Amino acid sequence: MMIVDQLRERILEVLRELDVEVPNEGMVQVTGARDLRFGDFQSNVAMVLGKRLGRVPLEFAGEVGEKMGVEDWCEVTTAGAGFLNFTLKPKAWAEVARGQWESDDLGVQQVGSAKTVVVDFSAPNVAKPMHVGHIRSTIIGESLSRVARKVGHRVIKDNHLGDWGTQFGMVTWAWKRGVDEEGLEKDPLQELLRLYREASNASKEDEGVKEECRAELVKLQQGDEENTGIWERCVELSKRGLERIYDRLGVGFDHWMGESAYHDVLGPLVDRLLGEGLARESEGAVCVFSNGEGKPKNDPFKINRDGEWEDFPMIIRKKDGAFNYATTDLATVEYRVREWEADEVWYVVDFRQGGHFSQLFDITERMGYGKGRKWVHVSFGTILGKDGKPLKTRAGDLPQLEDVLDDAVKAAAVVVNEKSFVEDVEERERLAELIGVNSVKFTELSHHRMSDYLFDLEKMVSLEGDTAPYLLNSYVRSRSIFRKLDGNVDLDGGQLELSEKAEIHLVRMLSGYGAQVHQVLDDFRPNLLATYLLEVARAFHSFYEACPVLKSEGVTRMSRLILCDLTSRVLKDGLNLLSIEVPERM
RNA sequence: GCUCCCGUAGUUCAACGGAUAGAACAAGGGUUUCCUAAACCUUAGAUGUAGGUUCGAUUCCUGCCGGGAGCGCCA
Repeated sequence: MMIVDQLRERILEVLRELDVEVPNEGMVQVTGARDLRFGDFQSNVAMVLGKRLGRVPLEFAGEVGEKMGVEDWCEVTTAGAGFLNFTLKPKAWAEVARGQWESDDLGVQQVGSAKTVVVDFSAPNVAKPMHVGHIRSTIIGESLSRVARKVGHRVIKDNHLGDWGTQFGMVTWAWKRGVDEEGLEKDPLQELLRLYREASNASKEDEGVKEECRAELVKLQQGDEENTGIWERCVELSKRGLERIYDRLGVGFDHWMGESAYHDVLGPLVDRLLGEGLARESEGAVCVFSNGEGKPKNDPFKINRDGEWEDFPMIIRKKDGAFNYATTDLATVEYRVREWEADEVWYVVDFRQGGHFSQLFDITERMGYGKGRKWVHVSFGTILGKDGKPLKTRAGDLPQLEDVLDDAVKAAAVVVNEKSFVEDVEERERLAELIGVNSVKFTELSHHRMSDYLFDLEKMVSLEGDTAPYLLNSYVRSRSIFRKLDGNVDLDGGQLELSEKAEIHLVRMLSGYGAQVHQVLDDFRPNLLATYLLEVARAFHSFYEACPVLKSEGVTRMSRLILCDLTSRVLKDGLNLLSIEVPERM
């Protein structure tokens, strides 16, 4: 049992012994101390019960503390407004460290009830190369998937490619007016992007072109042979380009169920919704309207315009007969429930689509798929340009993801050449690639997903401060010790004794690993894990400076070796959950 | 106009309702006969505003100010 649980159980026992009635056991908390000056753990028990009992919290805390009976392993004190503080003795910390070190899971417990979770992320548009903005969904989604899997969920990673939407009408339109076959061979993604831009620009200037593009899409969706042929080539070429970037990023999917995968079921789905009265025709389109329940303010199908609440339906078939994003999303809902038996679906998608998802989830409920299931829009903020303004997602002129990665790798190579211990040229190149790519990923993961962050390449690849290289370096340091030993060490059955402050602080940090991993899923926040790992790395670096390992002797040496081993395992495991790979040397 | 998100050191970011609000970068001062100095130690510096709930508010609620986003056939 974890220390916090032990302490909490004991406190509840003491309260029973004191005949204190606790209305809700959830009120009584034991947590890691916010401020380490006061101890290792803290409880709010006296403060939440103080008023109810008519007692001075600080005094009551003292009374509970005296009855704890944990003196042999833990010092109990009171302070402040009535905090009950616990400071573990070094011996107890040694036990904690040993327990974690001997466990296979490093203290990460499995969830009580495993769920089938579909994670819908990345989802780039085919026929357009990924730009820097795609890093958010892709990396957050990959990381959340890994964490969920780690704690025991059955995770299905699905790349819901945008391969059936309006942009295909545009690419097809431009393709027919002159595709550059040579360019297509040389760099397919760039040629497709050129075509898209051509159509995009033309339709901005000419409403007629816009109509023609729409018509091309309708033809494709109705099975036109020529358009289908063009489409197939586009998808094929694009997928190849995407695979390459995903490999580089260390991202993978179980399925690539793009929009087109659902195209046969869209018609019947809309007909069924019409038949069931969930949808109806309006202005030539088929729409789902509000069901009239709830206040208009909270109704995703109502919108206020000049003081009047008007209908704001979800369009599931356009007046030209084509289907859209909403239709395919509804189809995926059915598919994921029926074929995959999903308990939860997490959509890792830009916050601007919040309105779309509140409508989607509402219809999901009305279709009867809501019960016992959880649908989550894991939204995230905008990446800003250096001018502080949002990068536009459809502008076409933002940095492409691949270029950003290349730049990051170049910057990393400079530092590698300057500082690395690695002699071999090829290994240096691999190292620069690893550091460069991981720096970009870590920048993403260390930010709160909802906050907009500034896209600053220099800073992203800067190799100082709260960065990936800092973390990687602490891992490498911990491993270098074992290389020095050259296998001449047997840690099994080794004694573990702690005396130095830095040792205890490191153990305290490491012991929080399991809780941190779980906390990521409370609100879908990989940045909590990223921040935690930085703290572990900091604690390790301090320990490393303050406590010689190889030069110490006996139990001390053994203990420190075990701490190095445990640290490297936690760092490697935690970084892996962030989809960050570690080098052995750097 | 309505709805949603965000306002924290000079800057970039943290903080399950807890104590004296943490880091990093930039700035100042130190540390290398010693396991990777890509490191460590150290000094300064911040919760937009007015209320409310609470034993306790950066966190929850309301108003205001500032920034961003969305608002019928794009995704």
